[in-house]
Amino acid sequence: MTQTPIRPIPKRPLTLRDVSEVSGVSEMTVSRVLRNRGDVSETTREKVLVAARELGYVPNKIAGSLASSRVNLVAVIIPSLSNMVFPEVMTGISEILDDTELQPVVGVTHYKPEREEAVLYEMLSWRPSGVIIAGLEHTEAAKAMLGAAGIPIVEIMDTDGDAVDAAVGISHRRAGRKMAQAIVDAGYKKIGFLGTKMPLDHRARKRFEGFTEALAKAGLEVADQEFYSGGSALAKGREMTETILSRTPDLDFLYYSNDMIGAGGLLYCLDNNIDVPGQIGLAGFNGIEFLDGLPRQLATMDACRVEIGRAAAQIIADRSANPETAGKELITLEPSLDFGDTLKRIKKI
Amino acid sequence: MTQTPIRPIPKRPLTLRDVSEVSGVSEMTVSRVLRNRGDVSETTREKVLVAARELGYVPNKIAGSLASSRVNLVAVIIPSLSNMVFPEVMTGISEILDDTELQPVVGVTHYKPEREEAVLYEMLSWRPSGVIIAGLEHTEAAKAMLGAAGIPIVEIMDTDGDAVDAAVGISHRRAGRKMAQAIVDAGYKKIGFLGTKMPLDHRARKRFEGFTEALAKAGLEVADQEFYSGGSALAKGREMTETILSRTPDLDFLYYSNDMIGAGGLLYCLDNNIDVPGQIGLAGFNGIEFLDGLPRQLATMDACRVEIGRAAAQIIADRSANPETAGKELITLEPSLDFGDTLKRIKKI
DNA sequence: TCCAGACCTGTTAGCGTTAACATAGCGACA
DNA sequence: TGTCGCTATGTTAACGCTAACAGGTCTGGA
Repeated sequence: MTQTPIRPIPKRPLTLRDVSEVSGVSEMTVSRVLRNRGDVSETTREKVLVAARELGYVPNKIAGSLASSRVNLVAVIIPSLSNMVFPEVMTGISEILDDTELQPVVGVTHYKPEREEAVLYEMLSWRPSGVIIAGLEHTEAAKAMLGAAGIPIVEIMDTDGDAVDAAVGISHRRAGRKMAQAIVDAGYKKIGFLGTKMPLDHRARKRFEGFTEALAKAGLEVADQEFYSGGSALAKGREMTETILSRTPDLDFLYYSNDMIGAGGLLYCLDNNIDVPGQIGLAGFNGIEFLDGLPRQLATMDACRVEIGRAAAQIIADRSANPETAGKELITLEPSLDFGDTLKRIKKI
Repeated sequence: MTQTPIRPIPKRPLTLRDVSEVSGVSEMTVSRVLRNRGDVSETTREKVLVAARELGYVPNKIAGSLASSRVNLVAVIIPSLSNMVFPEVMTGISEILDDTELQPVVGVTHYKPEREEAVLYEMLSWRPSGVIIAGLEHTEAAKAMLGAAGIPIVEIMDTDGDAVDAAVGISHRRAGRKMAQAIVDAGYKKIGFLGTKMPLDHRARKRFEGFTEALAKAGLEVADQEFYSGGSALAKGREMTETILSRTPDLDFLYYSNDMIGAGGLLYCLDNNIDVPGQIGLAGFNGIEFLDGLPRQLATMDACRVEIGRAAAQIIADRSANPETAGKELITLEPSLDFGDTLKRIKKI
C-alpha cells in the first residue's frame, strides 16, 4: 500500500533543482547527464536518470535556449497546408531534420503578404536556427527582417528572382515554357487556360507567363481562359471545363494550373465522351500522387516537392553544423514532364 | 547620400538594451511600449517605436517567456499531415486561436507511439499553454507526462475511452454501427470491408468493431476483407476492389475505411459498368470535400473535423484566459451520414 | 615520490526579458 | 501648505538553464 514518496503537494513545475535534490548531485551534473554532455560517472548518471524519470522531469527548453543561445528550431513558412504540395515539402524537410537536433515549426500565410510578415516576425522572435520560406516575393519589411536575422534563410519553390540568401526550387517560367513547347510539338493549336483567381500566387503567375511566352514564339496565343476560387477543386475543374468548352467549343487543349482541377476536367471529358487526347489534350501541374487512381493518367509536370524540402533542410542543417559556411546556395531543380495519357507525344512535323 | 546611422559593425542580435540606448529610455519602458502594457506617455511611445523600427528589433520570446513564465504556444500532436483529415482539424484550430494570443505548433507522429512520446516530450519542454493531441491511446509514459504537465490537455477525434483531461470527438464505434445500420436497412446482405493495414489506427479499428457489432445484431457478418498500406490511396482503392470482387464476386456492399480508397472503388465500379448502388453499394468515411467532383457522390460519414478543431482550441483558449476553470470537458459530436449516390435509402421492410 | 593529465563534480555568472516594487513629478483639494 | 493620489519612469531580482572555469581525486610513468 506504500506509494513512492513523491512530494505530493507543491504541483509547481519541476526544475533541475528538484532532480538535483532527489539525486543528491549538483544541478550542473544533472544538466550534463540529461544532455549527454561532458564526463559523468556511470553511477551518477544512473542515479540522475532514475530521479528524473521518477519525478517525471521534462527539461525547460526556454531556459536552456536562453542560456546557451541555441534554439533547435527551423521556421518553415508556407502559404497553405490544404494544397498537398506543402505537406510533401514538409515530408522532405522532416526526412533531413529527423537526423539532426533540429525541429521544424510551421507557419501558414494563406497567400497573404501581411500574414507572412506577421508570421515571420512571430517566428523570428523565437530565434530559430534557420528559416525556410516559400517564394521569393515578400514585403519590404519581411525582406528586411530576413536580411537582418543573421541566420540561414532558404527561399523555396521558385528560382525566378532574387533570393535574400539561399534558394531551392524550380523555374516556374521554364516549367510553363516546357509545357507549352510540348503542347505545340504535339500539334495542338487552340489552347485554353484554367487557373485559380490568385493574384498573389506568384508561382502560378510565372508559369502562365512562361507558358504564353513559349506559345507566342510558336505564333500561338491562349484562346480562352477561366478562373475559379474556393470550393472543391475537383468539382470546380469540372464546372470550369464545361464553361470554357461551351464558350469556346473548338479548343483542342486545356492547360490547368494544378492537377486537382485538371483531374476534374479529365473526369468531365470522360463523362461527356470527349476523345482525350485526340479531340482535346489536357495537362495539369504538380504530379500529385493521388492522380494514379484516375481512369486515365493526366499529363503533368513534377514540381520536385520532396526534393526541394530535402535540399532546403540540408542547407540549414549544414550551416547550422558549420556556421562559417558562407552560403548563398542556389539550387535549381529541373521539373520533369509526364505525358500521361492526355497529351499526344507526336513530335514536331 | 547620408545613410541612417545604424551602427554597422556589431552584427550581434539586438536586445532591448539597444533600443533603450537609441531611444534614451530604460529597457523596462521599451518593454512596456512593445507589449502595450502599463502607462507610457505618447511622446515616449513614439520615440521607442521609431527606434525599434529603425533598428529592426525583434523581441526575444525565449527570454520573455522565461521571465513571465507564459508561453503562447499550443502543442498540436497529430498522426499525419498527408491525410487531409488533419489539415482540416488544423483549420478549425487556427480559426479559434487566430483571435487569441495563442499559436499552434504542430508535431507529427506517423501513427507511432514511440514517436508520439518523443514529440510530446519535445513539445512539453517548451512549456506550452496547452496540448491538443489526437486519440485516447498513448504510451504509459506519455499519459504520465500529460497528467503531470499541469496545463490543459484536449484529446481529440475520439471519445471511446478515458481522457486524461478534456476530450472532443466522435464515437467511432457509434459511427461504425450507424453505417452498418444504414447498410442493413437498405437491404444489403453480403458485405465486404476494405481498410488500411494500420493496427495502430485505433479510430479505424473502433469503427470496424462498431460496424461488425451492428452487423452481428442483424445476423450478418463481414463476408470478406482486404487491407492495404502505402501508395496512392485512390489507386489502391481500385486494386483492392478488383481483388475482393474477384475473390468474392457476390458481395453486394463494400465499406471502405476512408473516402480516398472508397473513391478508387467507385471509379473501378463505374469503369466496369457495375450498377452502383443497385448491384453493389459503396460507402467510405470522412466526407472529404474533394469527393464533390466525382462522377457520383460516395456515401460517407462526416467526422466533424473542423468542429473538433474549433472546440478543442476553444477549450484551450478559455482555460488559458481563465485558469481556474477546472475543466475535464467531454464533447461528443454526432457524425452525420451522407447517403450520396452509392447507398440505397430503402428503409427496413 | 612526485607530477602531468584524465576524469569527475561543483561554483559563478550570465542569457534577455518581465514582475514587483520604488520613486519622481505634478496637480488638486482641504 | 502639506499631503493624497495619480501618471510616468526606473531599479532590482528573478525565470531555469548552461558556459566557463575551478577545484578535487585518481591513475600511471619518470
